[in-house]
Amino acid sequence: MYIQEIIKNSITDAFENIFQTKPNNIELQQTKKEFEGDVTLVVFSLVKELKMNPKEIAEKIGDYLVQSSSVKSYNIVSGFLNLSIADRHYLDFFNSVKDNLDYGYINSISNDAIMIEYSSPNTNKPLHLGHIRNNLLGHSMAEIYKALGKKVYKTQIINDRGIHICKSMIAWLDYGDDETPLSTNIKGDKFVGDYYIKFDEIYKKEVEELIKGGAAKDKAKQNAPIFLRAKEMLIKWESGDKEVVGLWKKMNGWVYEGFEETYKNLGVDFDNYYYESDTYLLGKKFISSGLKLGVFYKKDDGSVWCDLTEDGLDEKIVLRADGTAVYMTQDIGTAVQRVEDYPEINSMVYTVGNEQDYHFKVLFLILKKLGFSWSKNLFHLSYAMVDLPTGKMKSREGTVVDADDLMLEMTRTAKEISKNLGKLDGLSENEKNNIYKTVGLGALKYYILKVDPKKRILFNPKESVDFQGNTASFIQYSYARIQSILKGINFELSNDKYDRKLEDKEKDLIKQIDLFPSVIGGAASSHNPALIANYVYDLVKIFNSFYQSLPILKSAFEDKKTFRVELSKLVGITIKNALSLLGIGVVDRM
RNA sequence: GGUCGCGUAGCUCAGCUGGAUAGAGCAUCUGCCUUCUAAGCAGACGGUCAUAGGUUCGAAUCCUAUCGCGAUCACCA
Repeated sequence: MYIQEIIKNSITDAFENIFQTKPNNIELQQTKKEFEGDVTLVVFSLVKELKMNPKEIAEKIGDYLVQSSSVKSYNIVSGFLNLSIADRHYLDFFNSVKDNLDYGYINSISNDAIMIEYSSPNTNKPLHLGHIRNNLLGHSMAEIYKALGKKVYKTQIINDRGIHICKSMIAWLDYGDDETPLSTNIKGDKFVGDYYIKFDEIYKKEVEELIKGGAAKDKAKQNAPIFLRAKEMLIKWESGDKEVVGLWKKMNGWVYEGFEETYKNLGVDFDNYYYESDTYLLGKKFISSGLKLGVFYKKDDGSVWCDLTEDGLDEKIVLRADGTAVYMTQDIGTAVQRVEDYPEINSMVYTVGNEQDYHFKVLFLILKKLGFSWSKNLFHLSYAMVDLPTGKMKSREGTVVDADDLMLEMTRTAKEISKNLGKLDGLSENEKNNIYKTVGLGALKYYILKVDPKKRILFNPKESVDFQGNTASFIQYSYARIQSILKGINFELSNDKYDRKLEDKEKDLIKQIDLFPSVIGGAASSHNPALIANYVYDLVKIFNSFYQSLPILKSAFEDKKTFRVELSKLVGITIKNALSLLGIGVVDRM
């Protein structure tokens, strides 16, 4: 961006000098490979305002720019002004960032903060592949915002209350035999999830029996004894029954331990947690203020609604006739609560699946109508499902891809491939295992993050995830090669500023590195980490081509070669930083 | 049915606010390991950008309609 910025300024300057007006918009792009030049000005867009033909305009600007030091030469191809930039600009940029380990990041911290919500599971079953997509997206967005100098709070709202957890509790009471995750050596979330499945089994049996006994299907579903007991337990929970609450705490505690382990393996974390058991009553107070403001209205039965028909949406209930809160009520309350808890927050990102697109549209609109200033900075990071070749993931049909299993499987595959290649010989078991894990998980993360969140991912567990081509492994591999180059040099890199003639491949690399900060900005504003994934892949492709064709180490003492070593080092830094925005680690050997 | 999203090579995906002959990887073929990591490099093959209109100097990109896929239209969360 640095380089393009300079050119943009000189063009603006040229423009004002030649035509005595300010240009409306200067459209610059990278010059296509087939043409000579580095940066291209699209002249067409200027034709109208100047009332000259494109060639004439291009020539005038070109002639002017060549007189300055930034442009070496130019050529015109039908309305495209291709400019060759002076090497000095590339080298200035390179010299200014070559030793910056934080290259790409903005270090100054701004005052306003952003809260990013992701994960937000139910406590009745383990995390699965869908959660992985959610977690990776949310965590990556947090890293991207941090890189832009924002203060970030990562949070999640855990759905810890309701009938679902009561089901697990009932089943455990009936069949648990006082077993615990510890006594059975089963991970807490799986342990509790198994009882949820157990409940469903029993429930189905009871329903069938009732139907056999002549009951209607609906009735049977409502009246199965075990279901009635779960409902009863929920009522007890809500009234604060000591025993029930105690059991609830115990079982949720097991789940959280299990979740923590999964999060840790996945490499995501949170700054704080919100629990629905704390927040499900929030929001009611805004109902009355909303009524006063005329944002809401009350129906005869006492339920409160928000009429959004003028905004092209429906009417939406915000409070039940019996005065209890609905989902929307809670979300209003929770949003406000968060800003109260962290007053420096001025925007929030909700990482939630696209099945809730409508809900968030409504939520944001209501918050806006209620007059909260931060409501204009709310964003629903909506993502599509992860599908399997067999269709949707369904827990009942056992087609769910479990998060822990998947991560283990990826690590195992990385290990297998690595062993076959035999490059890690001589490392300790511990070191090797770390590499397998970084590579295996990297492959999974990259595979998921490289696709646009809006698009569905078809995940084929059999073919699993690639380790070739546009993959994390490919990128990590290049990083590892760079590290081995750096390890191999036995002299101090000089602090000299470079001033030399550049070859095309070197220029291509610098150009690509130059883009990194603007890519981060783009990824943040479009809430799409895939931009970074695809960027770093391009970088590595360019680097590999450079690496292969221009041997680096042969006579590294020559100035020319040292430059390439330093350039490689900077590529390494860029790769590392880009991958870390995706939550992917690098290794020095693989 | 209403609303929202998606549709690009056999497969998996890029393509930023409209710009030059639409790009990668996988798969299939052809070359490249006595020198720095072949998880790599160089090349070939492969396209009616779902379809039809429109906007303009110029459309995969913007608008409209149609088709296909998905999501959503609960006093569930």
